[in-house]
Amino acid sequence: MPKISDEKRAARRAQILNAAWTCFQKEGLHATTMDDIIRASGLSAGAVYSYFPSKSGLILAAVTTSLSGLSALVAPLFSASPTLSQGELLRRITETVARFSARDGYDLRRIALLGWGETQRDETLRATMNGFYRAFRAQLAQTAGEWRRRAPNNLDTISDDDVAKTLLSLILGFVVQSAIMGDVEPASLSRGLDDLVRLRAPDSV
Amino acid sequence: MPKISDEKRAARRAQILNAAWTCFQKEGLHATTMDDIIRASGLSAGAVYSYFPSKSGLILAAVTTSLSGLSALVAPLFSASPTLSQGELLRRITETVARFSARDGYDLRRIALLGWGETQRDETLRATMNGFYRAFRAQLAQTAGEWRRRAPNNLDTISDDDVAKTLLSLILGFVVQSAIMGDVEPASLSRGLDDLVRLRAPDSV
Amino acid sequence: MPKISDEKRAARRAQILNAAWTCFQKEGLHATTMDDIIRASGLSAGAVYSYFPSKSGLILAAVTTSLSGLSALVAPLFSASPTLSQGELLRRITETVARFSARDGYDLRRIALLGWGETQRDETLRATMNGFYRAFRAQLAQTAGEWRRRAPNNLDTISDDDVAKTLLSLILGFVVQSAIMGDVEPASLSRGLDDLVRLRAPDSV
Amino acid sequence: MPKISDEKRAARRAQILNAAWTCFQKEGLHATTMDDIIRASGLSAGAVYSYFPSKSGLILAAVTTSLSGLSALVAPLFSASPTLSQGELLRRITETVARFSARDGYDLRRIALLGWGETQRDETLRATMNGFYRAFRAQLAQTAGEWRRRAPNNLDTISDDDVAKTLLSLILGFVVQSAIMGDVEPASLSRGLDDLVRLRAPDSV
DNA sequence: GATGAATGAGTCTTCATTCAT
DNA sequence: AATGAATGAAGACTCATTCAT
Repeated sequence: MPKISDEKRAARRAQILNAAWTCFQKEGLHATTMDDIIRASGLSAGAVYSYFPSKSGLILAAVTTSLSGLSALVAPLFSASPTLSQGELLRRITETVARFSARDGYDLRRIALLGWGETQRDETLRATMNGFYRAFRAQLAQTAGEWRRRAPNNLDTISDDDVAKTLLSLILGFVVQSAIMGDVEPASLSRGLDDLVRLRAPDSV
Repeated sequence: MPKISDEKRAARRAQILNAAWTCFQKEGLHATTMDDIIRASGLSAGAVYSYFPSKSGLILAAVTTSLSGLSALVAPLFSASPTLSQGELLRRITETVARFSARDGYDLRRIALLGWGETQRDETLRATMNGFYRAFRAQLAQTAGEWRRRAPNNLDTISDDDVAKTLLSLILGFVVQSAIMGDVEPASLSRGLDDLVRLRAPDSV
Repeated sequence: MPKISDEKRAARRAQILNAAWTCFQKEGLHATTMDDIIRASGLSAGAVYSYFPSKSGLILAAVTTSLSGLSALVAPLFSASPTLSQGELLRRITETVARFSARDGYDLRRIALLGWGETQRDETLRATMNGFYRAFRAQLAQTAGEWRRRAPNNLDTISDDDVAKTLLSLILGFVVQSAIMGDVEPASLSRGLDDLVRLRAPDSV
Repeated sequence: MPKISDEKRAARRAQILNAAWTCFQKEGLHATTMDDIIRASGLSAGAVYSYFPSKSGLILAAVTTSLSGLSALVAPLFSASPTLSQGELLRRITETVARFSARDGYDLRRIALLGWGETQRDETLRATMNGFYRAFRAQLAQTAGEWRRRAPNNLDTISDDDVAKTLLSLILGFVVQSAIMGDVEPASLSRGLDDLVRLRAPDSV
């Protein structure tokens, strides 16, 4: 077989990644054997190993791909004009996560939990995830800055970073909670945040 | 041979669990071998297996123990009188998690991430965790109810459940964020929540 | 199973080594699979690996054992009194090698050739062999010294080291030649050496 | 496609053989993969396989080529006129081996050790080597005959074959010793042989 | 009760060789 | 003629668990 075209290569890669994703989800990262993935991909062991260097390389690729996919879906929310409100942004992001998780049987939340666990062992994976979340948090902080600047009152004491960390916590916590307990819908959090505001500032009305 | 006393049995159990915890933390759940635990515990293979039925039983016990320990530490915060404020409660809980994680080299957050991943494979573990978080959330909901009832205005439209889910998200998200990114301190979240309140209700002052 | 006795341990070790030796001989070092050895030893994979750390550890042990065995057999020749003559020593050593090779189907010469090849890849093995041959050559040099001192004429210009190197070459060359060509018997070399002496010093009679 | 010329074919063959030799030397026979050789040769897998039928064919060719090369270099020593003396011949041959080994990073001695080990598995290789050494020994025997005939005294009891076997042992032993121990130079052996003669025939002076 | 040697199915990965293009 | 992607049968080694002593 002569040199394969780039599209074909990419398609094969996707095919393997796809198989891996499905297996990881169904069985967990470690319980999935390379043989599972190989069989699911419909290729041979050698072929799979010619596209990915090792099982952990495959894990890394699977997680990275998920993260990128999510990233692409979420990006528009940050560039919306006018800037979304706090509750709106939170709701839209969690909705995106939930929707991304529902399609095709892929569950981003499961992948996330699996990946976080793996993160404790795999240096590269941890670095990758760290980078992703950091970039995501930076976008949240930037949005927080816009909220702050557009606020009528003087809100100079507000820390965009703290706001970003809080929002990210809400999102990550949503992932955990919905993956393990399964009874949290996206709107719960924005409603809850609203409620907290009202409880917190009772004399405001 | 004579039966050993109950205290001795309990001590042995703790000794093994301790060894397991240390190993799990250092190596991850799957990368830790029974042999690692056996050696770390200073007992024999047979002895360890007479206290725990299997590796997953050991994982379950280790996670359960961690959770119970944390639970005991957090409980007083819910029965404090007068009831803690939202920010105060959040700060105190995340502080407890962080402090619990810092001692002895045990890191509750790592165990949590590891356990969440395992949860996807181990039915029993998932049920256990689910139960724990459900109970925890119930306490949060109850506290939310108190906040609501003590509020001067009529806040009947507030859902205690939504508030609880939101608070739990914040806490779980704190665990993830600090385990993976490592740059989030407990106070960040309560400050961030404060900031969000101010951003959200600008005309309230 | 409680702690096994030292003799039993040694016996098991020997049993495995024995199996390995037989396989290595029949198939070569690399063509022998661990499974071959495991089956031949009558033990399980785990058992074999509890006695030897790896295949190359097994190779090293097999070679070392052969070398030690030969060493023990040859030692008396060096402490013989009176000191053996050149031809006698050479003949007795090569005879020992040949005899050692004939018993039980073990062939020291094959093991030697196999080991030498492996030596090019395995640092530890090379060091071990190097050490063994160096010690052996030292004994040859010492014997050469005795020959020199007992000689009636002044032979101060003789280098014990060169003599030792030459004798070792003859012995190693015997191993190669008899392993590959198979038609060299021990006596050939001492006769040939004799002949060379006569050819070399024709005017000596 | 047009047939390529014979010279081109020969050049390609040499190119592959060259690559193989380099790899074998660096890594050993078994540790070298066909892929190593393919990459080193700069050709494609298919191309390499169109010149050599298999890996063992390549090994055989590599060894044969080395042997032939050495043979060509040594041949003149046998046809020298007048016939070289024993010590001279030995020194010149070992020097040739050493020199052949030093050039370009090729080490004939390593190849020899590697090949001898392989000989135990590969029938064809053993036969080839056997033939080569037999031819070489025949030349040594012929030279021994000349020494014998030219000797002033009656040396009819001398066996040319034994002399040849002894000389071949010295040469092969030199290869082993210098490959594994690395501290034997060509002159050592002829000096050592001289010394042995003097020790052996002390009353000859 | 306790021990720790033994089990053996299962894991990841490699690599000589082929053959469709 | 040439390419190089694909094959898939091994290979070395691990490890949760058991059970004879």
